[in-house]
Amino acid sequence: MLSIGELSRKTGVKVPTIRYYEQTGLLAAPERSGGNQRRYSTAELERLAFIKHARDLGLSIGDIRELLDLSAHPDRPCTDANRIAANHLATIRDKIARLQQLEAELDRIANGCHGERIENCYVIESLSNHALCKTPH
Amino acid sequence: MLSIGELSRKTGVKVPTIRYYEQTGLLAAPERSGGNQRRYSTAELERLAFIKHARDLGLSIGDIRELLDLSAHPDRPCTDANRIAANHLATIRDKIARLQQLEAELDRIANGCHGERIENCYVIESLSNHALCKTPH
DNA sequence: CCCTTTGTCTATAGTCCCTATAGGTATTGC
DNA sequence: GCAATACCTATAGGGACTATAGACAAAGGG
Repeated sequence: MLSIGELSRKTGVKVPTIRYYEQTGLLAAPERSGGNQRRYSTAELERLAFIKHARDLGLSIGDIRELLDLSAHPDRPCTDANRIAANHLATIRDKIARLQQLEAELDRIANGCHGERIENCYVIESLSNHALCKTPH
Repeated sequence: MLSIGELSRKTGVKVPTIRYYEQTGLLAAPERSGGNQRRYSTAELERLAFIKHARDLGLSIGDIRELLDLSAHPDRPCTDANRIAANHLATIRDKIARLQQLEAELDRIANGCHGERIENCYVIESLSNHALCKTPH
């Protein structure tokens, strides 16, 4: 059995975050030691590792909850799991596309300033006047 | 003079957000009508448009506060404004890079499932077992 | 002038996903 | 046996809003 600190070290999830997951029902309340401290089994370690991995991939807690529920039913079709993954992939691609637009515009703005003083600073000017922008955002 | 709703329509910033900005000191408290409603001048419209543009470009409220302070001092050097823009550009590039890593991994995961049931679903398997991953994240 | 609709007011709570703090108790290692 | 470390609960904070409730104001038509 692992203490919460050991579980934290093994998974890379911070101690308060583990307690927070328990509080919100993402993790079940674990066994307790004589002195009322949490004690975790290997199954719980695996569940948390799953959560951490999914969080690292950017999945929302809601999605993760759904995936965990699914994984408890090995005989169900895996269309839902695939849908969640595909949706998230689409979200990420969308985010990348939007960030790339921002990148282009910001590059132009950040490298377009050859002024010396705020008076004629292209950064300030560009923010003041949207019409100076070359790309949509 | 504009009402808060007109200001909202002209800038694309939602009414509660405008009130929130006022509350946090990003916008000064405007004049009031006889019936205690907010009335905005053109200067205030421009300030909010600046904020909106900067927010759309992903700048934090803190950065925007700094930029607004700077723009009130036309005679100062614009090194700080350039620094803020360059830092933000770097942050965005970093975000893009990390999202692209996630994209690669998620693409692999989301399109790697040829199972029918959760039992042998590659999505679930991949999340359970980090060792299956090909790229870091 | 009245009525209705739409807009605005304040104050407060909720969102997401944690993170930090305070004040106290357990466990561990020497 | 004791100090250092880890753990406990409960609560508040953070960033940037968003939503809600209950009440007052403004604008347009008859």
